[in-house]
Amino acid sequence: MSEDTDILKALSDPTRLRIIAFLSECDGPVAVEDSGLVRPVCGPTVGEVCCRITGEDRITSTISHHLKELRLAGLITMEKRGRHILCSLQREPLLALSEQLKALAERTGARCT
Amino acid sequence: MSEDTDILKALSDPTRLRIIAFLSECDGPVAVEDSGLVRPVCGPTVGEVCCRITGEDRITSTISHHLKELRLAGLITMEKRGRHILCSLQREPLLALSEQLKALAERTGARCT
DNA sequence: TCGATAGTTCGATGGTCTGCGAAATAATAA
DNA sequence: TTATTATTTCGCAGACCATCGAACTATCGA
Repeated sequence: MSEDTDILKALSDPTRLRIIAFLSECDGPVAVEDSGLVRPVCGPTVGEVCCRITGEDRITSTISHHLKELRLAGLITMEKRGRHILCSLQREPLLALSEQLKALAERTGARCT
Repeated sequence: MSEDTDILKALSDPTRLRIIAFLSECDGPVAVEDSGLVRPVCGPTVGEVCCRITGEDRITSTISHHLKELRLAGLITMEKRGRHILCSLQREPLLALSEQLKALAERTGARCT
């Protein structure tokens, strides 16, 4: 545990956290590949995410940028479907992070030196 | 879940994460107050944290700054003991965050709209 | 082919963050 | 009181980041 800061950094922005929360409640059917990666068969498009997060403003460039960061951190996947791009939450890395934090919290203090 | 970004932000810096990891393995006896806050009876001093994290450099000002951020995020407490200041990890907020992330990861997708 | 729609990339801007040294504060020892 | 040790605060430089508009790319329908 020391270079998991990528995922933590990706989650530590309010906009990105809202995107993750939205995807977690909105995910539709997915296909799970051999690698374990989840591909959306049906899920919100970039535009729908944008609509939900920014409301009427619809500033797509900012959302696109955040989605890219989330993708680079491995927290979401995106798949082209015609003119649209579907987004899907990758639940594994979230679970793994949760476990690591729990382990950190529960490690009993050895002693002060 | 939407303004927990404070804790996430506090954890998303490599130096601060190392401090937390160090405290989690180094914590000595503590006193638990009615409020639930943990006060270190014995634990690493600021100088010891500094020594462990920065090695020979001993740049205390940077560590002091990070400790302040961790304290403001509620992740650690500090208590003056003579000329020293003892540091102690607060395990509760870490556990709570772990639970929230787990809930996020396990929430089943309702459907795409 | 042309126009419209969906997203991404680019560049600029303003804000925030980290790391550092120097100065300031606090507590003890001499 | 004076010197010393422990830590914080201040101010600065450089890096990084979020946001936005504009330009670009790709896909589809007419």
